[in-house]
Amino acid sequence: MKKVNKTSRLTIGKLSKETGVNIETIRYYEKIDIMPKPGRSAGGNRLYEEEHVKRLVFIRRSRELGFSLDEIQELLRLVDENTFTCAEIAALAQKHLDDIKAKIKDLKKIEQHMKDMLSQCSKDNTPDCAVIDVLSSKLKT
Amino acid sequence: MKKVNKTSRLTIGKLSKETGVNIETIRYYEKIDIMPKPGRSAGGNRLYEEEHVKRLVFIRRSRELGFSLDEIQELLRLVDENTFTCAEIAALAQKHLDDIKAKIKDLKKIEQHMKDMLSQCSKDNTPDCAVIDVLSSKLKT
DNA sequence: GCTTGAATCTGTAGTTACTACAGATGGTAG
DNA sequence: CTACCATCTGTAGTAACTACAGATTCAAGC
Repeated sequence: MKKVNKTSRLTIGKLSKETGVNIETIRYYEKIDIMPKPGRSAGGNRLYEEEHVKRLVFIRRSRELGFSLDEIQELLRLVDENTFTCAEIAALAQKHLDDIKAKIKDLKKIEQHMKDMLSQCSKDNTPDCAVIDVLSSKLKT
Repeated sequence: MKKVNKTSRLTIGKLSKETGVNIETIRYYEKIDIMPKPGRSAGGNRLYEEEHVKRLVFIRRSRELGFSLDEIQELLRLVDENTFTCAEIAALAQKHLDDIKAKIKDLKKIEQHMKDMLSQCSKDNTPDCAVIDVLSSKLKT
């Protein structure tokens, strides 16, 4: 009779492969208490359960959406306590969206600025460059 | 006869006010060798010349355009050696512009994702939220 | 000349989210 | 039992600053 692993415990390497989160990062998340401490083997190696996989995927997805670890901690706290409302979560998400919009706006301004400067460049081999002139305030920006 | 300050030497506080760069940041730039070491008063306080003002403004403007300090160091090196060509500078600027465009693209993808999630939220007081569902992979993203 | 308070000095540590080791064990296939 | 890979802990590095603490220096007023 084969022994069945009902709760399928994973080593950190397996968890890493399963979630796409690198090993050092997983240990880092444990250290900053965003991932719960897993059980250990007799020799001291970490052994993860299905709940760890779920949580790590949640974190990875949140990171992909640009949430900071602090924001993720807050989201997880609300979920863990099971006391969240959609209004509450949506407010956090909306704030994050506003931040992203602001960043895009900033970058677009810079983009336009860079384009303007570059359009004034001859791009030839002369030691005379509109970009340098702007940065040196020889021209108004 | 009044003694005229031909070279108008500034304390770090004055330089800071003139350029809008904070005092600690000026000292930091000196430490990482992006700003040249200024002269000192008898007692040891930094005294800056007009050239320092120009260079610090150059750095500030470059930073405002999102150039990294490494990139700025490279720009300054070319300018200092006075061996740059417009083609060379324009290439650096173009690369930076490409980076910015890529960042904008990433952020727009995230923005859309966030908007999609939020549009599915009821935003009411129920403990049921589309944002959490997506992050928990209860729904496909 | 002396005092006082603001400015400046140096040096170190903290921030964010990881990554990259070094040197020591653990686990496992043959 | 022996390789050899995986994992362990702990520390340091990354980027670009910011924030102190504790000691000096400077400038103005008397």
